[in-house]
Amino acid sequence: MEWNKQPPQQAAQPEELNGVGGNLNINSGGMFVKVMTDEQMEVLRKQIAVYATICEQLVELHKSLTSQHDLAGARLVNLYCDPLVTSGGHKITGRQRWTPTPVQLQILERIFDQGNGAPSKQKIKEITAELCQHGQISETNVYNWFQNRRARSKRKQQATQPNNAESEVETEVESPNEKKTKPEDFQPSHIASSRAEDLCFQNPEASSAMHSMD
Amino acid sequence: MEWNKQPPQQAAQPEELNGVGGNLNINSGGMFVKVMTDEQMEVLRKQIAVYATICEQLVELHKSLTSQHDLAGARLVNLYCDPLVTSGGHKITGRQRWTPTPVQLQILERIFDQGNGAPSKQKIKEITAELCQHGQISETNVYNWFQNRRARSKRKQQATQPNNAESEVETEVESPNEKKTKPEDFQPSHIASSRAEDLCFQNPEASSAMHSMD
DNA sequence: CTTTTATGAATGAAGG
DNA sequence: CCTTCATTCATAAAAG
Repeated sequence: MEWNKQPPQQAAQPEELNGVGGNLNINSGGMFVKVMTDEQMEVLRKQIAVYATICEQLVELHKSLTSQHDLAGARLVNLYCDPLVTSGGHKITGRQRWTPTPVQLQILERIFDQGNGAPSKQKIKEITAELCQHGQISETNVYNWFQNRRARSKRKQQATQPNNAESEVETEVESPNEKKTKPEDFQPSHIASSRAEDLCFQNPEASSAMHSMD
Repeated sequence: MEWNKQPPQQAAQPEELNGVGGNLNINSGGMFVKVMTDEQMEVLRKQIAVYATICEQLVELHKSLTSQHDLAGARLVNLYCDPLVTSGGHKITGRQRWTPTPVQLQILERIFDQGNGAPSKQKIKEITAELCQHGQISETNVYNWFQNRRARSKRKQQATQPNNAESEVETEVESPNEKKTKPEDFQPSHIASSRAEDLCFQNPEASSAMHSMD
């Protein structure tokens, strides 16, 4: 997950930076590097996910239409396991997530237990400011933490008292929620069907494409 | 809604930065951002290109195999959207809320980016109609999606803009605020068709994918 | 190292 | 529109 260890001596050449859309940035060492925001990263991931899905479905389609063993299908599907892996085995999108330090956690728990169940934005700012002294943290982290904490707490409570009061439907995990949108059964996925027809490319050499990936 | 004025994404804890931390940089606003070198960018581009190629070729393969028949019996399994494969629990109930398929998402994103920020009722109907060819969907879904998308976008903007460029960074090239550089630049179309041939993937991590095959 | 669990984050939908 | 909630997804941490 450290695809980006950055050797100080191999600074990228400025003129090469104009190719793909990354933001140009200068770090403390004065080197030029590309910067990708999380939003961009996210869109990129989705983009790739689209490809991955199309590949998967095409493979499935292919499988369903031919009895003979699939050539590169399995590989294609598995490839998505980590499409953003570089040659060094480093993930480009190592989505790192905040992990509260014990101290931060303690403080958060304390605040949560204080009964102030409604963390206003102002409150969150204060909390963040305090926690920031004990490690990297953002307001979003705090917000999410309380959000999750509350939900989890609620859930536990429900799990503890399932048979207590009401006498209503406890067989399932709440399924007859028709108030959503439309009677929605299962996800039909003939996704690649019509789109696939629009595409027009050349020879089926998927396997070669795969092999070139070594 | 000021709670979301935060770094683009949560940065790793200081102690984590040494071990597995990504290549984090601090820009003028004190935000943590991911940094990409040219080499990494190149690898990424190649990977996407390979994906594009694979898709193309699979489509072609599919076409050549189904030129006689129609798409009858093309009941694909949408792996990506299958929520029943989560590690934690095992729900037998169908999904309760709509989840856009990658293809749907792509279309939605495109429409969103086209600037038509105001999805009229009529427009929504059209969009719904189109997306319906790619999976279950309702107008409410589309409406909600745009609603959420807009809000989310706005929040991110606010979270990004507030970075004040005061200290350091004396060069002109810097424009962290203008993060509108869209990964759409990675858009498959041309990349794949022209360069895909000479792409050579040095991805040893394929081994991890192979494991699941053997 | 592989599998499981705990939990931070993303997101569709509802409410105001 | 903005905020909140519920559910799901992904991954760091723990267990085996």
